Amino acid sequence: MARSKTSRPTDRELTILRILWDQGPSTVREVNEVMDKDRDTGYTTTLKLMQIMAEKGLLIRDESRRQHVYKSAITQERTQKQLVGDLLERAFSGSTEKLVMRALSAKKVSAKELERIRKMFDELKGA
Amino acid sequence: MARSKTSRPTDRELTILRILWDQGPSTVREVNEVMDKDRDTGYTTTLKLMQIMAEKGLLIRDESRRQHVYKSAITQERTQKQLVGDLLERAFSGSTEKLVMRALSAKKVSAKELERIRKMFDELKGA
DNA sequence: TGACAACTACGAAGGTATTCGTATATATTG
DNA sequence: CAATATATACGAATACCTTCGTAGTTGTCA
Repeated sequence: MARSKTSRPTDRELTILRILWDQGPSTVREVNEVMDKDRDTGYTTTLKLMQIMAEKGLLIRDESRRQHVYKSAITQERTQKQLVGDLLERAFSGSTEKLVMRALSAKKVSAKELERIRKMFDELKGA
Repeated sequence: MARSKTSRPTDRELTILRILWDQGPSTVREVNEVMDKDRDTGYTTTLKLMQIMAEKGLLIRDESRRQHVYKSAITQERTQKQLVGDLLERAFSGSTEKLVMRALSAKKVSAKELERIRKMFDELKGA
């Protein structure tokens, strides 16, 4: 009955997780409305996705109301860590340095953000 | 005839690309031997994957020898940039800062590597 | 209460990824 | 030359992702 959980959340799954992290526990309709902004998504499509995610253990479902309320079963932090760790191994052979370098080249980073990242490193040095 | 290229290379595709970046142009057998170390992979499986990748334009095939020689059609740099940029948007809402933070927490980074990353930032500051 | 709206459950279609078996062609070698 | 090893080509099975239509249930309200 329970589906095997995949290593990483899929694209659509991640989209739904992000919405739930942002909004907190939500109904299918609430999630679907946000999904629809980016890409036309039928209501039952979102419903099915969320049902499957609940089966996989990615979401927790509260059935006490008629409108089931879903929330993420995994933290954003943990998921981000997993995804970036996974990419680190798959594409960068574990070199954090390379990954950071590519991240900086992938998107122009504001001086302000750069400064914040530098500060992060300073704090790490202290630890 | 030509397959549509997917946005990101798949897992197995990335595995093959990494081998080709490492070893340079290689035959199916040469690639398969490396694949087999990590995970048992039938020869024809690797062959089929590489044929499809050539169709997609991910690989370039030299048929002048009986043993076709394949090489990557895309640079490692470009692919890494694409993958990390993609993850940046999908999972971090574009926040490079968060991504770097998670990368550092995903894997213990040696003091030496940390220092190299810091140096990279210093150079960026100068630019 | 009867009609309608909103919700869940479920099957299935269509696409892609991955794997492997088999057929066929080409070299190698005893 | 015949047998064997080694290639490529190709079809097909399997699995997963994503989407949607339909059925059935439950609530709402005139």
